[in-house]
Amino acid sequence: MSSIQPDTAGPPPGGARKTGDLPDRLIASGLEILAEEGLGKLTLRRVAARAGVSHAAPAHHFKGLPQLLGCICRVGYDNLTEAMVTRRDRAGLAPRARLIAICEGYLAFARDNPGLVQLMFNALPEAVSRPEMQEAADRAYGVLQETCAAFEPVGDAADSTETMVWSLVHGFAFLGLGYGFEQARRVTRAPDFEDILPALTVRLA
Amino acid sequence: MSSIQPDTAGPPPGGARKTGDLPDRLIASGLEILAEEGLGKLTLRRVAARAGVSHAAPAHHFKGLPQLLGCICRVGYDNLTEAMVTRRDRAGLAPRARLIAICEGYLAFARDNPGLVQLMFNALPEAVSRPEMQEAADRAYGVLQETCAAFEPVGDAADSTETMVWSLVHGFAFLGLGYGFEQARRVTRAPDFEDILPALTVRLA
DNA sequence: TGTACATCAGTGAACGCGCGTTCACTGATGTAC
DNA sequence: TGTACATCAGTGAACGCGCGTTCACTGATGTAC
Repeated sequence: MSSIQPDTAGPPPGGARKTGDLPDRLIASGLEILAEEGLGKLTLRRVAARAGVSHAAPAHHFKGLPQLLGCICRVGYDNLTEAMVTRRDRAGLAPRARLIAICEGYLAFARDNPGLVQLMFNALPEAVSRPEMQEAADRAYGVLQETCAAFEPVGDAADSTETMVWSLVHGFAFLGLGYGFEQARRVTRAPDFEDILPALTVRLA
Repeated sequence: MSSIQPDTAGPPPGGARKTGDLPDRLIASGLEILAEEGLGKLTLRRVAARAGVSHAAPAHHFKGLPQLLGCICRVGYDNLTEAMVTRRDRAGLAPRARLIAICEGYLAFARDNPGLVQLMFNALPEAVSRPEMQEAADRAYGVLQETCAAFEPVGDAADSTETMVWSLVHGFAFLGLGYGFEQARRVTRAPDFEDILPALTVRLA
């Protein structure tokens, strides 16, 4: 949260920050809006206002709203990758422990960033500029692929393990975020991933 | 599609249709917009225009946009229930065959109604009037619960089978709808549910 | 060291858009007598 | 059978809202000479 170097110190004394940091501040403002107000409030004008600039200022840095959203998603995918990799690297060498670790990383990320996940996964494709986020999304999916590579396919398709794991984990996260049949579920406690872990019947290749 | 009684014949000759059918026509128009143009184009004004009335007319039948959306969702849940029940009843008596049948029903419904599913499951809760759809959602989830009741829990929680099945199927449908890591997946063919079926390792109770 | 100029990230006003909602109205339908 | 009235589902105009975008501008910064 806090460091010895305060974040609010302004530009570094000696360093002439040529380009300014408004793009980063706009992205940070967008992430804050997603966290505090939700996807429905994520507009160019509100992002600019939260960053403390006029609503015309972002046009000097982003081609339009879709490109800004794309950059926000890029940060989201990078954070998702980090959440998975951090846990995986702590999990030791056993393939199954590593697989469960990235699942938990994804679930933690979804739990902690519901608005951002909604933008990344549910927003209309035309509303988000895809090129900005593609590499970051590749890296995140790459973590899943690598971790699943130690297992043999559960079906005919080469990517069936990934598909199964991703389906299970995303669907579970989706339940945890309160979508779907929320009203109809008579849950006495939050669903627990341990309860559906037996579904991960993947075998080592 | 067509029947001997044409749909366009207007009110039945002898029957004084007291209440009129505009509410139903508005709901039908909303479903058409979802199917043809997507969730982003589902507005009160467009629904009214497609139904052939002024945009002030719906106010005589719906409290506001959220209530209309709630009624559209109710129809969606009813259709989802029908898709699952039809296949389940054709599947015979074996519990596992019945379970797979409702999964296939859900997947077919999601594939055929992507815009509607997005409204039902992904739209912001405050944008949809929940009371209108709750009973229909209860019925749909009830089908899942009944069908899972033949199996023993896969984890500690009593609802763990439902949670596992629903997570897997919804996550898989989500992939099929082209969300998530679509750009990063190097799929040579559409994902096939058969490939992840081995994950359904539920045992009879 | 000083001057003229170019660059560029901001401002603030204005634009048009589609949105949900409101409101006085109208004309058809049903009903009481 | 005829008349007066109430009901109600529509119309069309108007409202205010927030949105993304555009545009002339300004003031600071960097650079060439």
